[in-house]
Amino acid sequence: MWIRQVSRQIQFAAKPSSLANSLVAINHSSAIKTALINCCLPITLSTPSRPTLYNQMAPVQRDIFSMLAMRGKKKKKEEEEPKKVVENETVSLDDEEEVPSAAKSSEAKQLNSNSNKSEEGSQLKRKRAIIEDDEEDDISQPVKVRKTKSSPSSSPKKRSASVTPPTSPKKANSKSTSPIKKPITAASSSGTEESENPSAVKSDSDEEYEAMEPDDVEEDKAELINLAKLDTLKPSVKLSTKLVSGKPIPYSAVVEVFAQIESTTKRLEIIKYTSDFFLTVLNNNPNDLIYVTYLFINRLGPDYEGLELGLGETILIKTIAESTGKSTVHVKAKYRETGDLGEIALKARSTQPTMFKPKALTVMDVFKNLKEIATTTGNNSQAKKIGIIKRMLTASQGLEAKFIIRSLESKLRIGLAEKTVLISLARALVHFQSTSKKGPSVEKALEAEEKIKEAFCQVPNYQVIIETALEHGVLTLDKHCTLKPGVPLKPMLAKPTKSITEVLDKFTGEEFTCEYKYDGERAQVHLLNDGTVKVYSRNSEDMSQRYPDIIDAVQGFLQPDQETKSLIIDCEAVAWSREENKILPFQVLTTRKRKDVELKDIKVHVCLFAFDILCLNGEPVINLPLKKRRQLLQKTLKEIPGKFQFATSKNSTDVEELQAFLDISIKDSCEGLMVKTLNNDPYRPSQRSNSWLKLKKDYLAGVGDSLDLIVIGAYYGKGKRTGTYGGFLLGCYNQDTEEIESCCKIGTGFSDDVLKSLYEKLQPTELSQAKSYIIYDSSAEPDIWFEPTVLFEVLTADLSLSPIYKAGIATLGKGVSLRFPRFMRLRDDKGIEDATSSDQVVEFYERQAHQQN
DNA sequence: GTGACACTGTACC
DNA sequence: ATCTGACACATTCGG
DNA sequence: CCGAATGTGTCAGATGGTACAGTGTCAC
Repeated sequence: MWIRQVSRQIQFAAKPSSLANSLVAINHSSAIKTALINCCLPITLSTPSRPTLYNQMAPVQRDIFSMLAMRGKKKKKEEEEPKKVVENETVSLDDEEEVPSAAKSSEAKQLNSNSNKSEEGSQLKRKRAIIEDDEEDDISQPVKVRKTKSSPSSSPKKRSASVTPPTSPKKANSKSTSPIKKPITAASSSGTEESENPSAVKSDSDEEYEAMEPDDVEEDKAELINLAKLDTLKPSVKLSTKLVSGKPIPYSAVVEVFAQIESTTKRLEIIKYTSDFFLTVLNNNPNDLIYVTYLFINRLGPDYEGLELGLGETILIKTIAESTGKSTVHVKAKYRETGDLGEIALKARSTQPTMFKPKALTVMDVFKNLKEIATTTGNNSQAKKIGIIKRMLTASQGLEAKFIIRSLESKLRIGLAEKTVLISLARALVHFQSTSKKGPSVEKALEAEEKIKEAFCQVPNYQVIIETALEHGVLTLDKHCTLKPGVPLKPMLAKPTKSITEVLDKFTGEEFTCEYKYDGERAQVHLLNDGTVKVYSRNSEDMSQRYPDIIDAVQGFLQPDQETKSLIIDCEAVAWSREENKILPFQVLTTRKRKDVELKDIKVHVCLFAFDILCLNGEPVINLPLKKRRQLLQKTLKEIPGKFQFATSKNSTDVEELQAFLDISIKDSCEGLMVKTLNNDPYRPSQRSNSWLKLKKDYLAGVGDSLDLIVIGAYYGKGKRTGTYGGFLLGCYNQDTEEIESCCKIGTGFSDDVLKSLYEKLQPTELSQAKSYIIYDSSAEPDIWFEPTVLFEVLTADLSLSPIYKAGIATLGKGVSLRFPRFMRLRDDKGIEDATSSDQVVEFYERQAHQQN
C-alpha cells in the first residue's frame, strides 16, 4: 500500500525535501528516515533560495534604481505643488549634502578596515555605521533652527535649539534650504487643506534633484552611492510641526515621524528618524517620552498588566462608517481596495467639511484616550469606545486620523516595532545625557544600546526603563534594572531547524543536549520571597489566574534541604491525564478556563516540565552556562510525577541516536526536540539565539502530513497583500457524497510572485456564490468563491477536531482541520478528484491519535 | 431582569 | 504558530 | 586589494486553528 504512495510521491516531488517528507510520512522506520536525512536534506539546504529580480541587482543598480525612483516621486510633487525653489538654494543644499557624505565615507572606510579582523569588530562596524548617522543628525539639527529663523512664516522650532550640537560653517550654508520647506510647513499647520493632499506631508522631503545631476555625472560610482544614500536620509531633517519646550508634544509631530518612517523600508533610516524624534522630545518635554514611546510601539502599558483595547476590525469599520456618514458596506468595499482602514478614515475625513478648527491633539491626549478605551468595560462599553474614537477623529488634523485608526488596529505597519524603538531610545537617551559637545562617542552609544536591550529583557517595562535611565543614566541601567521574581522576563526562544544534520552542522565542536519539546504552554514560574507565586506566559502575560493549582503546589516542588526563598524557573505547562498518567494534546490544555479558576473544579490537570532556572534566592543565574543552570535546577527542585518533572533530555552527538530520541519524543506526545548548547551561552532573554534550536517533527516525522487540497475560495489581502488574495479556503473531496468539505484556510508559504500569479490564475474562476456541493460553515465564508479547479499541496503539523470545518464530519461527528497549515506548491498536475479525500483526512487524524498511546 | 446565543477580540500555539 | 522579503552585514570570488 | 556576488541573520508583517471572555441582542 505505502509503496504505491511512495511512487506517487516520487513522481511529483519537486525537490528532495518534499520527497523526503513524503517518504517519511509513509513509513516510520527510523533507518529510512535517517538515510533520507543524510542524503536528501543536505542537498536542499545547499540549494540557493529563489532570487527575485531585485535581489539580482547589484547594489549599485539598486541604489541607482531607488534614486531614480525617488526622483520620480519628487518630480511629481513639484508638479503638484509648485513652489519657489530658488536655484542657489538648491545648490547650497546640495553642498550641505556633499560635505558630510565625504567625511562619512572616509570614516566608514576606516572602520571597515579596522573591524574586519574579528567578529566583534565587524559587529562594531555595523553599529558604528548606525551611530554615525546620528552624528549627521546633529549636523542637520542646526539646519532646522536656522530654517525657522530665516523663514518666520514657518513654525518656530525650538526643537533643535536645545540640542545644539556644534555649528559649523557648512551647516550655515544649509540653512538656505528653509524656503523650500516653508510651503509644506504652512500647509500642515493650516491643517485642513493639507489633509486633502496627504502625500504632501509624507513627501515633505526634498525636491531639488536636478541640482545633484551635474555632480552625479562626474562622480564615480562610489560617490554616486553615497549621494543616493544621503539623499534618502535627508527627510529626517524636516519636521514641520512645531514643538515648544515644556509644552506637551503635539500628536501631529508623532504622526509626521510615522509618515517619514513609513516612506522608507531602510532600517537605518527608520532608526534615525525615530531616535531623532525621541531626542527632540527629551529636549522639549522629557515627561512625554514615555507616552511617545508607547505610541511608537503601540501598547498601553507593560504586557503583564493585561490592558486590551477590546476593539477590532469589525468595530472599527462600524466606527468609521458612523463617523463619516457612510455605510459599513461602503467602508468594507473601500477596505478591499485599499487594504488599510487608516487610509479610508483619512480620506473620508478630508472630504468632510470642518466647522471650526478643533484644538490640536497632544500625544498625551491620544494616549489617554487609548487607555480610556481599554479600561472602558461593561454594559454599553462598545458605544462609549466608539464615542471616544469619534471624538479623536473629529479633533484630528492632517494625517492624524490615519494613524489613530492604525493604532487602534494595533498595527502601525510602518516598518517599526519594538526592537527598533529600543535601539532608538538608547541612542536618544545617550545623546541626551552626553556631556560632551559632540555627543557621545561611538563606544558609549553602543554600550547604551546593549544596556538598554539587556535591561528591557529583564524588566520589560518601558516606563521603568525610561525613568531609571533618566534618573541614573542609560549606561548604568544594568545596575538598576535586573530581573527579580515578580517581574516576568522575556523568555529565550529557539530557532527552527530542518534536519538533524543541520543541528550537527551548527553545533560542531560544541557540547550540546536535547530536550523534549512539550506541546503545551510556556510558563515562567516565579516564587517571591513572601511566598507569593506568579505564572507568566511566553508573552509576559500574567497567567496566575489560570493556574491556581500550580501556585498552590510550588512549595511542594522545592527540595526541603535547600531553604529556597525565591526563584524563577522556565517550564512548559502540559495537560496531563491523571487516570492514564500521560500527556494530553494541546487542544485539551486550551479548554482550561482563563479566569476565576477554582482549585476544586479544575478538570484539566497540568504537569509542569521544567527546563531552566533563571533566578535563585534573588540572584540572577542567567549568566551561568546551561550545564550549571541545570544542575542548580535539579538541586533546588524535586520531581513529583504527574505534577512537576524535569524535561526529558539526552546528550548525544550521534545522528542515529538523535533520530531515535526524536522518534521517542514524538511517541511521548511531544512536538520534537529542543537542542541547546551546554557550555557556551548564558540564558539570553528574548533572543532567538543560535544556542537553542528546535527540531520540529513535522518536517521529519509521520505526522507532518502533506495534503493536496482543493481551492474553493479566497479572502482579500490586507496591507502588503492588498490587490491580491491574502488567503484561501481549502477543502477536501468526499468521494462518497462527491461533495467538497471545507478543511482549512491557508495564508502562508506563498512568495509574492506566487501570490500574484495565483490571483491571475484564479480571478477568472470567481463565482458569485458557492457551488452547491461545497460544505462549509458560515464562519469560514470566504470573500470570493471559486469554481473548484486548483489544488494546493499543503503541509501541516497536526490535525485537530474543528468547530467550523467539515472534513470527515460524517465519520467523526466533527470536521477535521489542520494545525499550522502552510502552502508548499501548486498541484497543477492533478485534478480535483485526485485531491486528498475526506477519508484520508480522517485516517490521518486517527493515526495521529493512535500514535500517542 | 435573566438566560441563551451570536459575535468579536485576544490569548495560546 | 509559519512563512517571505528587505536590509545590513559577512564572506567568498574573480580580476 | 577592490568590487561583485553570494551567503546569513534579524526584523517586520502577512497569514493559520482553537479556546475562553466579554459584550450585545433577543426572547421570555
